[in-house]
Amino acid sequence: MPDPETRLEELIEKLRERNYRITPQRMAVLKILAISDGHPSVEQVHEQMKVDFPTTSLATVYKTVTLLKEMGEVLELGFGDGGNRYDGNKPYPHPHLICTQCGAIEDLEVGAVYDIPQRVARDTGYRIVSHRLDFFGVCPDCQVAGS
Amino acid sequence: MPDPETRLEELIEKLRERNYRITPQRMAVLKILAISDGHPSVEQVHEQMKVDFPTTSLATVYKTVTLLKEMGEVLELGFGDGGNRYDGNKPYPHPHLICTQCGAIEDLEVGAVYDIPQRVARDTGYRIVSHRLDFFGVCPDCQVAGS
DNA sequence: CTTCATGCAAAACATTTGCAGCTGG
DNA sequence: CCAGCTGCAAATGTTTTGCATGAAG
Repeated sequence: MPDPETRLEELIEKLRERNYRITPQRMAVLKILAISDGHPSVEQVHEQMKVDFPTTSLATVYKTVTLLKEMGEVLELGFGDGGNRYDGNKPYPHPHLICTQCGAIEDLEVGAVYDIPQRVARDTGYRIVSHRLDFFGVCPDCQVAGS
Repeated sequence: MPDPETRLEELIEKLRERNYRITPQRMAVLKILAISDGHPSVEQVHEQMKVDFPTTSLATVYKTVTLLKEMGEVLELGFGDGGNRYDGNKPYPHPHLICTQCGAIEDLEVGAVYDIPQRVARDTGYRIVSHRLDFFGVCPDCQVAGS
């Protein structure tokens, strides 16, 4: 994860460049996305925001997240079960490891998967523009707790 | 894709084993799932069913698909955009290639990806139980048409 | 016959949208 | 100032659920 401070500055700058207003609510959403490494949901961002801005509406969070998504500054992770998750630190496709027991979502750092998209492009003739590489399983902690 | 006839028989047998009733509506859903290689949505299954059973409700299709999913006989593919797709022929996780232009979803047959889950398990300590390997891009046909 | 499945309508969700009023720059 | 943002509420689209009727075995 990059330095949260730096990432926050970066996001603010991107908004400014495109002449979007820096409102307190937007600042709060950006900050939470820049600080989090746990791939928060809109609901979770909203919850955290309420500490400082109790009147914030869920719609505003959705609007800001959608804006960032369109700007390519946030990665949306949908898992059919409703409640998408967001990554504001690494807004490009990358592999994830999801624990089906405790729900943790972590980035997967395994060399073997990095060149897969290129291989697929070469072998299929597709121009690959994005991908989703997600692995579901039981993390070491939950394996111990479970057995 | 396996022989549709065979797969249909197989699905019927699985239902019978578990003492689920073989109704005309269920037969129709099974048949469509066994015949299709295009990863149909519930909506599409419903549309196709209406040819033979015009009074079928969407709820019934959902119930049958959910049942098959619980039995592990159908693979659900959710893409955040709503409208999940289903594969009744290869109900186990496998990689897909999705054309973002024409919407086609095809199975990906590339050796390089098959051993990935095992590698991930070895390198992370997770017990991997499932995965999602999806590649989004523009298929050769659409590349020609587009440029 | 008895139990389970169907079909309808209503509910349950996450997400989007319309709009009046507020506010950042 | 005033374009664009917020917050509320209503709308949307997909999937689920409750329940009375109907049909499989």
